[in-house]
Amino acid sequence: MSAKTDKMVTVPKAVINRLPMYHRFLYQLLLEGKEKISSQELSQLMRITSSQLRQDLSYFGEFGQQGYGYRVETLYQAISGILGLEKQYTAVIVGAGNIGRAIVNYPGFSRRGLKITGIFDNNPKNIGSQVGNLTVMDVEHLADFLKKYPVQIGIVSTPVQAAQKVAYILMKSGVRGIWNFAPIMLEKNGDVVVEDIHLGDSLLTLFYRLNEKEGKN
Amino acid sequence: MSAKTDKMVTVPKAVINRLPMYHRFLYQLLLEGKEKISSQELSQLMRITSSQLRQDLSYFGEFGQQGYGYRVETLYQAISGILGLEKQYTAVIVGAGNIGRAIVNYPGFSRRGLKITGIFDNNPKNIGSQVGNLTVMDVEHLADFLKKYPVQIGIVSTPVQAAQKVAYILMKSGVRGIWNFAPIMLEKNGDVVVEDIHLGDSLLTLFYRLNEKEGKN
DNA sequence: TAGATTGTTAATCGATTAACAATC
DNA sequence: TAGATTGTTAATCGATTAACAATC
Repeated sequence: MSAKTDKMVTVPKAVINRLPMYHRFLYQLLLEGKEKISSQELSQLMRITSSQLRQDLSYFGEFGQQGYGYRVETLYQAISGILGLEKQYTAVIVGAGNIGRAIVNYPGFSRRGLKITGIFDNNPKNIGSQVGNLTVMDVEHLADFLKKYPVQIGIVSTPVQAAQKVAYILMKSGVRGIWNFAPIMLEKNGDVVVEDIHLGDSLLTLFYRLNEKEGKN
Repeated sequence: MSAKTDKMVTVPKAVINRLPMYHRFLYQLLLEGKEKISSQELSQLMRITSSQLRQDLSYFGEFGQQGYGYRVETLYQAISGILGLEKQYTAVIVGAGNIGRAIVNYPGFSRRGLKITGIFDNNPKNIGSQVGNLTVMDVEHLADFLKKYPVQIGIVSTPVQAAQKVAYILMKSGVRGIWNFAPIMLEKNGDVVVEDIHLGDSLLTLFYRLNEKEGKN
């Protein structure tokens, strides 16, 4: 039994952000057929400290065995459960450009339980075209579609100018989370969860780090 | 004159990661024609504290004026300079799937100084096809191409299985930074800078946060 | 059992915030 | 000048690491 869970300690953000990484490494180890691993060994693979690994896990329970380590399968299942990967998540994509298409076509997302039920765009050139096994719909029909077929997640992959308007429609239509690829800090209404991917920010960070390094040489 | 720069305080990672956000907001304000802004007002827009904003800027110099605030134009130029946006950055993309295409076609990246000189793939179906004004080349020719036309940045948008091998070729060919979209922790050789975009990790974080919220209701 | 390794507590380190003297 | 707001120091908060008793 977990000491932490009944004490209701809130899980630090930094820990939450590492959970997918744990999942990724454990999945890899599972594929490799590894049966057990110590915090020491796993942390070396992940380039973190074994203290951090054990501390992180302790927020969710006790998954190892003293003197032995962790069973890879068990820990993998535990992390999957913590992340909620046993569930299915329904989503629509707004913006049928390359990013939207990439998300539909990347098999990793559906494997993780993301089910995309519709893709929308406002460009007549895109509307009606095929993306995977979906047909791009006119964004004019987004609200109607969601009324008929509600989803949990809205994926915003429009140009920045359209993003906020689209986000409001999604929120009004009852999505509980938004996965946002537009370079904008979305205004929320209600208690929707917004998870941002800012590609441009990442690129600029890379630029900075390149120059930083240069300075040193 | 900056007190911090001559004392050579190293800039915290957390600060570096916020620089692109400052840049983004200031660019927006510039477009809106705003001339001056106080740390108070800007921090409210960005949903951070004004203390943090001033503290962050202080790592790089003094950009404001007591009793007045900051000139938007001046601060924008300063942040641009800190990020190294006056320079051009050359890059090749390996992996001509949707992510690779999105990067070539997104105008924001070239506006920020990213110049993509080549795109490569190993799939005969993609090789020879047009992406923007580039023709997809066979990844077999990657090393040769880079010998002739060196670049600073390698963008890895291949499937995970190919990513490490591609990264080694890039590093061997002298790239100084890698922008990695594959869900893998790349092994480095030499002192290359690796900046990761893990879409899958972001999605899993969204899942977790959706469930977390559910628990509370 | 003896050795290994967990889970957890306490210490350290880093990041954020509050407060205010300096100053425009 | 008087009011406003910066830049910076010090206090607080949160995250990481070290250390070790518990225990398999």
